[in-house]
Amino acid sequence: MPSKPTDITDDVPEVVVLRLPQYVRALGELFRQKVVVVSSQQLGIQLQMTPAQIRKDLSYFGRFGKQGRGYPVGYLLGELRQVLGLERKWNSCLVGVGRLGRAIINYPGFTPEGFNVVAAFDTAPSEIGETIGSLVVQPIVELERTIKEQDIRIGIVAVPATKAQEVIDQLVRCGVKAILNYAPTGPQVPEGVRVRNVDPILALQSMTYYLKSD
Amino acid sequence: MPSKPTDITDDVPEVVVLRLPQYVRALGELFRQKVVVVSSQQLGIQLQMTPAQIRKDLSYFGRFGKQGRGYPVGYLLGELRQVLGLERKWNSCLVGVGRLGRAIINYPGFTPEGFNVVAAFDTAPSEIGETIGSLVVQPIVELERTIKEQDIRIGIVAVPATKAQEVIDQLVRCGVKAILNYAPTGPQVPEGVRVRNVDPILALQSMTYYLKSD
DNA sequence: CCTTGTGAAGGGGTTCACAGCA
DNA sequence: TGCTGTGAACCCCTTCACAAGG
Repeated sequence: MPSKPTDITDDVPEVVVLRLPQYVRALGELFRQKVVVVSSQQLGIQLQMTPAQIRKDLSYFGRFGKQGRGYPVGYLLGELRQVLGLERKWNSCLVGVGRLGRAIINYPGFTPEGFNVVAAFDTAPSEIGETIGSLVVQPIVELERTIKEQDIRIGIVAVPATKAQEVIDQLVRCGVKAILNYAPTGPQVPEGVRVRNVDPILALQSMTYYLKSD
Repeated sequence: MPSKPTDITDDVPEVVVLRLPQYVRALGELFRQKVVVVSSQQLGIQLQMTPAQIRKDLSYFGRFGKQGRGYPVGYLLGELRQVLGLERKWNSCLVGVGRLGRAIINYPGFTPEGFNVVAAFDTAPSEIGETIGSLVVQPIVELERTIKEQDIRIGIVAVPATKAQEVIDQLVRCGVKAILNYAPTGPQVPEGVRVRNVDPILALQSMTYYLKSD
């Protein structure tokens, strides 16, 4: 028995998982620049982290380095992509096709990273049936069926704050365990469901605290 | 001498400052719902935090509560807005008027929160002089003068990853101490400059780690 | 000499638990 | 009784420092 069902997170601290994508991105850049080996020191400068932290983070997942040399860029990149599950494609659905939702559908940055928005939903009857990008806007009623049919694991929420909790509840009920939330709310979700909030207002408000003092 | 110049952060942990805007938002909602008093317990449920954490966080800034009752919503809201510097307006400038930059200019969510985008810049000569929303796109050369003239304290970066560091260096040189970065890079900035990255790709990539396991 | 991997030490934030007070 | 404010305990992440190895 390799692991209990409760073993959702292995034993890797969540902060470490949050940093992993940054390593992947930095290594990707180095790889494109044909850099073959990189030390934790060098990576640390690039990412503004301590070398010790990088080594400790990586050591949760294996021994990727060579003493005296550093880490083989290509190998480490591949391993980390594996760890993060980036070697496969992930289907997502968007809920809310207002101004923001449209921008998200037309954003060309997701696909090259392996994230495909394969369905769009809205509650407003006026929007249903409309074509945005290559997607036909579906009514929320179709959510469950589409999620099942298209193996959608990620929900992207771009509805007004007032509707966000409700929409997220529906996504969760359909089995979605990862939500990218663009609505200005901190939604409540059950254990085992991950939410990442994209919230420029909160980001700005936490900076003005420091701006005040000069 | 009340404080040394190094006293940028008082002594409030940065994580606490990051949570403050969430309290402000939650209290704003309660206020609109005419709720007069709220306990750390109730707030904790709403924000999915422990009551102890909320009380400790708030205690960094004053004694806002009443024993046996809780916190007066309106009063606490006002105090926290004061602490965060949200009682004034903040001018910002946008650099990069591509697809994303345009969406940001036309985003109606900043202004009601006191954040005004009052200038737009781009490096591409073809964009210069164009009008987007109510802004005329300026060449980067104008950055310093405009920042001074319009008392701009916040830079919003929406340029390609390859240009981001360069643009941020320029903003920093012009005295900007707060940067909202939409480019997919973790830029390097000197001490005393704050950056908040808006990066949906990193957000998604840190969730797939958990999705993998089911 | 250089850099990894890692136990151990250290530090900082969270939670506890209770005094204080309405 | 109910809830705040807070020192102290706790816990977890970060950093240190060094053995191991190229």
